[in-house]
Amino acid sequence: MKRNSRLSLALHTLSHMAGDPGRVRTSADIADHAGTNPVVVRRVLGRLREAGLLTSEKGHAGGWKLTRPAQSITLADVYLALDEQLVSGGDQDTAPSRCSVETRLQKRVADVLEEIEESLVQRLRETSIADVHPQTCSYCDG
Amino acid sequence: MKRNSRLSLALHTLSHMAGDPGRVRTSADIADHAGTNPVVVRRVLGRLREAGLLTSEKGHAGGWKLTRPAQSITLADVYLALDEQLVSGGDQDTAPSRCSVETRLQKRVADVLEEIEESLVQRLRETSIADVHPQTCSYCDG
DNA sequence: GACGAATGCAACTGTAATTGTTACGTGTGA
DNA sequence: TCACACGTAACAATTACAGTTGCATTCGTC
Repeated sequence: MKRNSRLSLALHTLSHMAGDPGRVRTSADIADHAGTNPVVVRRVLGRLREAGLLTSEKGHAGGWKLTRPAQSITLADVYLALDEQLVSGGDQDTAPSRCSVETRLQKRVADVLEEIEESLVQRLRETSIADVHPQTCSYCDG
Repeated sequence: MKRNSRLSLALHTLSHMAGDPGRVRTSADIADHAGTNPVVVRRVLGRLREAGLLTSEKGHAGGWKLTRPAQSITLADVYLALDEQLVSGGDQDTAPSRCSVETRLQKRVADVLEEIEESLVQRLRETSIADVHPQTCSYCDG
């Protein structure tokens, strides 16, 4: 997989779940479909579980499924659950500079980015994971 | 320096230049003030030169200076010159997936990100590097 | 013309973040 | 009791980037 693939993996998986909410999927199944590793799947979906979007069951017939209707889960929910930063915070955690120009710049840029991040979340909120699922889907129907 | 520091370094340097446009600065001076390395400075400023924002002169009394009034150089100019991606393109260069859900998702997310990137550039265009420079500046005045 | 100062550029190292992988513990249902 | 699936820790592999060194080139001055 490529960089910053957590969000992709999460959205991909949840969208499939939206297509057949009753079905319980194992991390091995999901990993196989997504072309990655079961442990990676558990890592990513684990964060979504912490956010209350999924449940996982151990043991026989265990696996993952949605906790609530797919229509109520937006791309923003997933994005926020993963703590992703598609709007990169540029230089964060830099020690406060003694250079006034640097300080002013950082503040100005940070303000803009915060605004933009807000806009992004707003836009992501407009789409649910169910909206992305097509009428027929070989993975969900098969 | 920290991650994604090219933009910081570029903006920082140009803003100082805005405070004293006539002064020619060497990469060693700039690196010293920014707490980095002359070669790194040349790498970053080189891209700004390609974009026509700066000129560099070799040899004795050589160095870097602005090519046009600081008021006409916006944060967006610098951002675009560096090809930075503060709005990260998430998973790019992924082979076209055979999974229709994946394809639809990628498109939807890419559309949103493109829109957000556009907004970001618009906002950056509202501030020039001269706007960030304070009345007095120890680095420029000294 | 020789020398010093500055950029231009290529190659390498160091480091941090992320993904992939292996291994093992834990809980669950047949 | 046993197979199955998650939970988690530890480690390897990969990638991206800043930092560093070295050398060629160019320009002004002596």
